[in-house]
Amino acid sequence: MQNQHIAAIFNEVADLLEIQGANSFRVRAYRNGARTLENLSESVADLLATPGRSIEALEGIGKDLGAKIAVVVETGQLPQLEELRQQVPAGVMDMLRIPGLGPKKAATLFKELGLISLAQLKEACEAGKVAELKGFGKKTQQSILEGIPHAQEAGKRFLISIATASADEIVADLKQLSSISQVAVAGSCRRRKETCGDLDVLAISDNSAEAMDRLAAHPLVEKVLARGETKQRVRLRTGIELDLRVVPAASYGAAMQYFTGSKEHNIVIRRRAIERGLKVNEYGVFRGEEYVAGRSEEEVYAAVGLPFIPPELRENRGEIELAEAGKLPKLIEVADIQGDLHMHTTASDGKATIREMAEAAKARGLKYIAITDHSKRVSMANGLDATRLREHWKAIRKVREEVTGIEILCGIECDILEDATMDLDDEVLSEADWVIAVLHYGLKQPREQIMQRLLNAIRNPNVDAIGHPTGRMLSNRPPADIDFTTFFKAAADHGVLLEINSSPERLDLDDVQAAAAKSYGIPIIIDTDSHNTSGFNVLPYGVDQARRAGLTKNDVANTRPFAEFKRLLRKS
DNA sequence: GCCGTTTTCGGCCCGACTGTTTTCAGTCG
Repeated sequence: MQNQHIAAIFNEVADLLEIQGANSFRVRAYRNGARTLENLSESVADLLATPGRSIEALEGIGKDLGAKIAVVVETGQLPQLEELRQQVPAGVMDMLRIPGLGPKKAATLFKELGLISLAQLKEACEAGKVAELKGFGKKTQQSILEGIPHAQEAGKRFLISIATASADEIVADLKQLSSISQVAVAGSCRRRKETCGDLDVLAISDNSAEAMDRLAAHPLVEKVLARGETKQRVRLRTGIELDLRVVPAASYGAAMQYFTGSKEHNIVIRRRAIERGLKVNEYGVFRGEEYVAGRSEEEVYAAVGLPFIPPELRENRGEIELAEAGKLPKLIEVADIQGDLHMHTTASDGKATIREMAEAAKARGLKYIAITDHSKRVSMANGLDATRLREHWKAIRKVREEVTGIEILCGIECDILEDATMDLDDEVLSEADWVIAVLHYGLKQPREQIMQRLLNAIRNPNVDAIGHPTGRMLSNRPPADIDFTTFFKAAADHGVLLEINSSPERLDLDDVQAAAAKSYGIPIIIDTDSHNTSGFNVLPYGVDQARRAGLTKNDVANTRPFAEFKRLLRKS
């Protein structure tokens, strides 16, 4: 995607400038510009090409960055970046991933010792050369040495499902201490980001040492990295790092607000505080020396003239303006979901039968489901051809008669093949109650081919929805190259629903894309893509992603009662 | 490098922790 490409260039320029010791606000300006582009739903190239519209109207984009964007759109690269790369070797950038080693120290290592790779850095440490540098010492040298292997792993983010599991377990353990009156996770995990770099846990306690001892002794904890009066940092065995901060009750809300972030959101909150003659920090809201608020987040927001803002929205992507205008959306909740339109059974690669899936869904309070096994192209998953599919539907109809209290749709997850045709003929697709079309193969095709496939599927009157639209897998597979403007327009025109797939590996559409889809008036469906009866457990991750997109109950089709949902189907 | 009902200069969020120093710089969140 063009926008992401330019954003990546700006971020790299920021990193390089930082190592060169450039003005930190200049560095931040590049990062802000990158963020604006990342969050932009339309193509910046389109914006540039539209007469009467100025790119400098975008937040954080001025004359200079605007001109640079234009250069990248036109030529695909930025000369400034090429120059900077000449000046700072890639290996020096790698050093930034060593914990405790930032741009200043990396620059010193490069300039004083001429080190340009992690391997050379390791040798220099082992030879004791690093400890002799001014500002360095034996301890720093040792911590760098220990951090080098970690640097290959670092920068790696953890799936929200992994992060949540660790955080929940540790929070539950700390709760057992009677000296802790309140403890909860903050940070990106609380904002429900799809991945977390680390974990932040806050506790109210009058005995911080006891809390820290308890954490240090937890079986999930591998190593204590740092420990002070109020803060302890540990590394868990999964590799994720966790900060425990112990705060007094009067500061709990302020600390929760502060450490939940995002950084960008908090900068705006702080600015608002200054405008009101206040100061906000993690201890509270202050007027001069006087404590004004801080026991709860509600108090903190009220002090800067805002209502409580749900953590999922705190990204400075417009939520503060909405809050100010009293227009914050009432975000969708897990309990709003009434149907699940994407799941598998033993007919393809699922582990449970139709009946088991139906019973499990019913037990969770779902009112309707669609059984959507794979089509034949996915041979690895035992995908169905027309004959087997018709047999399968027969079996589904039988279960439909036997299991009451839940509607069961005869569906199919049909592959959109590399040549842009559907994996099953229209004849059989037209017999389905529900068709969810997906890309599984050929995700690396050029944009034109990807778009041809998606558009053909959308124009096929038998297709009700597009599932996991980009095909990305968070840990290892990049998304297909989609022109979202064209994609959303077509889906809106043809009444095709778009999925947020709740699988923590997918979470596809993502938050920004789902918010854009909403702006086109496209109903979203949130599905689990369950492959067994416990697969329904992932639903909250999909709902979280929808919340981050600012979606309400009304924006999500499968919150509706079955009769109403059915009217959205193209064959209805 | 951006931004502006103090508008073209002078700000730009704020504090804990560590290691190196002996009053502070760098890093991190």
